[in-house]
Formats: sequence, C-alpha cells, structure tokens
Amino acid sequence: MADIRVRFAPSPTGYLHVGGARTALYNWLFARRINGVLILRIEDTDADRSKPELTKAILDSLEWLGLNWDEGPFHQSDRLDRYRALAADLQQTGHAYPCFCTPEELQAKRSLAAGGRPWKYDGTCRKLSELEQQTRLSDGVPHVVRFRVPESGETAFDDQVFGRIKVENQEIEDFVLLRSDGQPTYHLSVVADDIDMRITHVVRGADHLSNTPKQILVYRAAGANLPVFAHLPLILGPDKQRLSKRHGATSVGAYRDQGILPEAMINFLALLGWTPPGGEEILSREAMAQQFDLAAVSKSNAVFDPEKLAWMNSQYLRALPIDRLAPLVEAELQSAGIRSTIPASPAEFEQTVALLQPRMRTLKDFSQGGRAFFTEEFDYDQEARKKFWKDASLPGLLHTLAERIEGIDPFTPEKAEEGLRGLAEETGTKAGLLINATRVALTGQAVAPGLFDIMNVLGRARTVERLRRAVKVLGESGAANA
RNA sequence: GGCGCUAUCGUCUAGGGGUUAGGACGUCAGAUUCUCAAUCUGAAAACCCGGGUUCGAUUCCCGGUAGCGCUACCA
Repeated sequence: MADIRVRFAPSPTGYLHVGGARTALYNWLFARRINGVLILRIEDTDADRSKPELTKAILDSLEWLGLNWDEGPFHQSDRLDRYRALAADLQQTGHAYPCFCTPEELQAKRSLAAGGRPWKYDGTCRKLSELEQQTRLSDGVPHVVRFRVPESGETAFDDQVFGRIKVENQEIEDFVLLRSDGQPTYHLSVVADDIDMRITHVVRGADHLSNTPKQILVYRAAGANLPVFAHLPLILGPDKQRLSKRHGATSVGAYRDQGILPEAMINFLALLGWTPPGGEEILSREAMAQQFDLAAVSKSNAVFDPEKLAWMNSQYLRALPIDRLAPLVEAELQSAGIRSTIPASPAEFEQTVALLQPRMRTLKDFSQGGRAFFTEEFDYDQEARKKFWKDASLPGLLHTLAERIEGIDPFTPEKAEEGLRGLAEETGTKAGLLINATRVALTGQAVAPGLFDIMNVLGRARTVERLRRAVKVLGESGAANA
C-alpha cells in the first residue's frame, strides 16, 4: 500500500458541523485502516466569509473528537501565488482564458434567459481574438480567468461510493478559476493543492459530486494524475432538508456543550452511512478503523437523529470508569455554575457520581436532574410536587421522619429504611407514599435513584435538614393550594 | 428548468431472484416496585409507483414519482 494520502479540508466560514465531522472521521478511519497520511487543509480563499477564529474553533472540535492529523494545517491563503501560477500555466497552454464580462453583465444575461434558470456562461470572451485580449489586458480591464471546457465528449470517473459518474462536457460551463481580485476559486485551489500535496484519495461530501468533472478537467489540463474520488452521502435534518441552524444544534461544539461524549459522537457519526460487517452498534474507533471500507458506505442521505445520539451517549456514559467520569462531571458542574460542596471528599464525590451514572444520558443531566446531589440550591420540580406531595398527612409524617432519622446513630441506609418503614406501618400509610414524598424532599425530583441510596450519599444531617425544609415548603404551599 | 445522484419500518441500517425481510433508536404494552429518564419481556411498524425480464421480483432492467445535490467572481 504505497503512500496513501488523504485530506480533510474544511472552510472556516462556520463551525465544524456534524457533516464535516463525519467527513473528517471517514478520512481518519480510511487513513488509519491503511496506514496512510491525513492532511488538514484550511480552505480560506473566500476572504470575506473566512474567519481566523473559526479556524481555531474547527481545530478545537477536531481535537475534542480525537481526530488527529499527520500534516498541516495548511492554509490556502498562504498559497495564492501557487494558484495564480497554475492559472497562468493553464492560460499558457490554452486551457484557460481571461474573461472581461462584468458581474453585472452576467447577471443581466442570466435574468434575461427565460426565467433566469438554464443559463450558462455564453463564452463571449472565449471568442476574443488574441489582439483584443492583449489590448484589454494592457488597459488593465478587470477580468477573471475561466477554464476552457471542451465542447464535446464526456468526463467520467469511478467514484468509490457512487460508482461510475459521467457528464457531457457540453453541460459544463466555462467556470471561473481566478477571480478578478486574483483570489482563486475552489475549483482551482482544491485541484492545485490536491496535486501538490499528492493526495491519492479525495473523500468528501456528495455535494461535490457534480463538481468533480470540472475538477477532473483541471487535473488533465494540468497534466496531473487523478486521485480516487469517494463522495459521502449528506446528513440531513429531521425534515430531510440539509442540516442548518434552524434544526437546532448542528455544530460539534454545541453537542459538546450539551454533555455529549466525543466517543459517543464519533460512534454515532460513523454509523450514519456505514455499518461494520458484523453489524455491531457500539464500537471503538480502533475497531472501526480495522473494518472501515469506503465501498461499504451508503449512497443515500441520512437524517440526523439526536435521540439515538443521546442513547449512544448513555451507553458510553455508563461504561466510563468512574475515575474518568468524575473529572468530566466536575467540569460540567463548574460550567453550570455549581460549586460542588456536598460530596465532601473526592471519594464521596465519586460515590455520588457512580450512583447517578446509570441513569444519566448526558453530562448535562448531572447538573440538571442531579443538581441536588451537589448543591443546596435546588428547586422542587412542579410535576414531582403535584405527583408525590399531595397527601395531607405528609407534613406531619415528614416531620416525624426527620426526627427519627436524626436519632439514628450511627447512621446507615439500612437503619433509615427500617425507621421509615416502621413509621409507615405505625401510621397506617403505604411505604411508597412516604418514600416518594421523601425523594422529592431530598432531590426536588420525582425521578432519582433509590431513596436509601440517596440518603447514603447525602448523609444524615443533610437528609434531616432537607426533610425539615420540605415540611416548611409543604406547609406554605398547602395553604396556597387549599 | 437543465444535469447528476438516491430510494427497505417514523429514523439509522442489514439483506438479497424464492427469507417469518434481520438489528438498533424511538413508540406502545406488560413485568419489577420506592420514582423512572433505570432494568427485563413483548408488540406494532418498511421493501415509492408502473411496466419489463423470469417459473418467481423487494432484489435485475426501463419509465414515472419524490427527495437531495450542482447549476456563483461560495466551498
């Protein structure tokens, strides 16, 4: 396997979105599989829309995902001379020509053409005589450089995912290579770079499928060998439209902020368009890299399902060793503005995290549903109150319960359970009623771990305190509700 | 509009000329009982339509339809 070289080439005009992340991932998997080289290239030739801070953000996201690269990042903005030189060569060899049509003229022709739809560049400047070209050039008339597309024949290639693709050359217009300000367009820079960087496999989104014939024409005009192309189906929103802001979170960073683990994100993304031969759903990136195959990539677009991502995340979350999870939870609490003082020691903190771990879907859940385990500043969930705090005997019962628990010494969850069940029996209440009400008192939530496990991590003093606080709250709201 | 590509449960997909069309998420129902967003069990749920080829098409071919992409001095 001689020198396989692939690249991931994002454009810093936005954050790294899930589609781009999957493209990066597939390049990464492909490179790892065959021991190739992955190159990172920043396609920032659109000076107006490219932002340096977005480059930084993209790099951060890649790093978070654990997708490392071997060469780069290279910036296209550093290579402008190279593109201009190639454009000059292509003019030299007759594969390109200067075009003096102004954007306004082109726009006018476009809208004139019935409905403005089927227009393609009419070749006005293609027909210019040598003399006329020279004259305008030396007059300094602004111009672009266009590629001279053959008038007949067809351009075809064998895509690793989509199979054979062919297009009649007459369907392709004389596209722009160099803008009037000297900036290259995508078609020029991408080909120049892929040639110079000796890219052997171009793995990118299917939105480039239709562009590929144009680029092949440039490769040939430049006298370069063609790479292998592999286009990836697109990732769509729930409405089957291309993923965009209105679908909510689409950037990798947004999912990181929502408490998704990078491993889960990677696993989920990998399965959007590819299934390992064995069909397993949960697999490490190493396992993926061992089995990854471009030819097995699906041809149809995939809808991004946040629900399945959340499920996948819960799988990874519960499989995480506690010593790796604890720091993540700590960071989450911090970013949620919770100064965790309740688990007094690292060991207790881990114990609390471990208790919560099996039922959490994202890191965020620790600071939301799990909030009461880390701070006294928590609210009682409205639904939970309605469901479990409606019995009139509760204030009295909780008051008594608090007293009994206070009297347990030494405190153990078993003793607490004995005490609670004893109280229930004496007063002729169902233990469930008391348990559920107490859970709300201790955590503010209807949904939480087993009650005596909760008491165990909270400890006696805090349990008693919260029971008393609940009695107070219950008294106030009881009056209000009556 | 033109050109290109695609089409299996709601979603991600496996499969393939004869199958009970498999799995996963989600949904629903039961179980458990101290809550469920945990766990277990079960259920409903798909081959876009029309032709052709064939003994037999969901699978192969053609057409239609739909969706997506490209159609910029964006990438």
